[in-house]
Amino acid sequence: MEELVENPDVSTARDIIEEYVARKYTLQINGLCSVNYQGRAKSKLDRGERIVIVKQCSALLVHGPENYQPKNWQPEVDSWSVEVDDENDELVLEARRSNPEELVEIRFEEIDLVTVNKMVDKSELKIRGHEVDIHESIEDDPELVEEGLTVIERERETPAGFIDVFARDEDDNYVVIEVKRNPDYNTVLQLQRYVDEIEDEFRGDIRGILVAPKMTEKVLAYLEERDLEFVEVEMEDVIASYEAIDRSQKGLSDFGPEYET
Amino acid sequence: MEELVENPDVSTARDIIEEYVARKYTLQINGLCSVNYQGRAKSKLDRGERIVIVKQCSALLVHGPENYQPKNWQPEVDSWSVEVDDENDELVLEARRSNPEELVEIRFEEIDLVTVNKMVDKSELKIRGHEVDIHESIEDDPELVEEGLTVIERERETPAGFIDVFARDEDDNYVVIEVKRNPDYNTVLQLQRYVDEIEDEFRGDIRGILVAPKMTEKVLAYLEERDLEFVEVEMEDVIASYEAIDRSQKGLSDFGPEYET
DNA sequence: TGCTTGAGCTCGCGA
DNA sequence: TCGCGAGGTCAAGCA
Repeated sequence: MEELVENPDVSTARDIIEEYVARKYTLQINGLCSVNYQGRAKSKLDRGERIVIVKQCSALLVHGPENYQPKNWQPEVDSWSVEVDDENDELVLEARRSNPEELVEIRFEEIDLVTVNKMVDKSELKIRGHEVDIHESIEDDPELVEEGLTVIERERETPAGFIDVFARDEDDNYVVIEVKRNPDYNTVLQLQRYVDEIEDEFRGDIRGILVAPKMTEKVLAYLEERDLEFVEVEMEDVIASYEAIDRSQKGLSDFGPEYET
Repeated sequence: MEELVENPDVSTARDIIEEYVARKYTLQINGLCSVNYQGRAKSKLDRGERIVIVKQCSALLVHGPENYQPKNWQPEVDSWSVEVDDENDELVLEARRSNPEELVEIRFEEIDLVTVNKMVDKSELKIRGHEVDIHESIEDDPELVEEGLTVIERERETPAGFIDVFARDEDDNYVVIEVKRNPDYNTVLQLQRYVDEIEDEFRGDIRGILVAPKMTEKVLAYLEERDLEFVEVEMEDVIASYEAIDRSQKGLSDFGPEYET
């Protein structure tokens, strides 16, 4: 840890922050501050105790004691300004960016703690359960959707867009499959458009199946009104299928059994 | 600040975290850790230096040195577990929640800093520039959209949903106004449905206007294909209008001139 | 509690 | 650089 200073006065804090901000260090500043933001919108946050974090990629976070999300932030800061407002004995930290043109101004009245840290984290987050993982699981194991299903093509292009999975069922009917983690009315309309396109192309009735890990009553009704079908996939099955692929491909999964709970 | 301990051993850290977690304190833990998540999806994050924050509402954040967003998180934690894994000399922090059923497990190999803090922040974020602010600005000053416009009704109910603003233009034509901060194709279809409804109701041609602070070429073309119109509003005008309302209502705006930059 | 919708959405991918 | 879609979206409002 490069620096750890408790209760610095504003000019000491200024020197530390000035030295390390915009230089690939992680700063944490605990203190009493107010925050103004102007850009795509405009916000004002009166004084309160907050945790301010400046990350090594120049992301800025202002967290209050409550809530998951920060009170104010700046995902990418282009230019910093660290000044002491002598009149009010305040430390003023400004984070600007262009595109969009935005400014976050933080005024510290008191600072409890400043830490500066060169953090090393080379690990990448490995995550499974995205929509594309469902696609691949279906391609690898079509019975996740239905017995006797054969995948013809993935990402098949039509004038209405790309069909997630194009398949045939055991009676040789064409099947259009749309995969969504969070299906809504729009998903239904999208699937409808794909089915219409394929019916035009093949001149016959085509089945349309929405595959998702969850579904609401209303969207289901909307779907069935259009003679489209719903198949629920368990996310666990998708992940299990995916891990099987991983193991067969690499010999060892990133999500091996040691991770089971 | 209740506690500030540098480089504690795992059992010291365990005692501190155990004492304050789930008790409306804000904890910050800097250290070398790995994180597993399982729930709606499944993720694995190998060892790296991270900042872990537990907020007073029991939100959990795991931040790496890069990126605006946390590597792992839990917006609301129902139950905590703080254990020492003697075999590996690791501190294991588990955060569970139900609905959805999810678990974040953090394993600390080294801990650089633990702070515990009872943070006080009674200030609410005052923010302007939401979609509803655009509605209200138009109601207060219809000329933001068009000269001679008169607002008839806000949030007018139709079978297709609520119309943001229903108005008449200077030639006494009815005008349906749909407001969106980030308009897309869907917005156009929505506006189309409203216009269709109103045309049924009033048996005549009705103008439909999409009001937004920005627009893309494709959505604009899609809009004009349907004989619908687009009016760009400057977010600054909306905010200025809103501040005028504030001042007239309260005598003093939360976003007064002292905040202008 | 579930459902719907907006967000200073953010982020990544592709053109 | 812009546009488009997904997100462990989150969070607020309403039924």
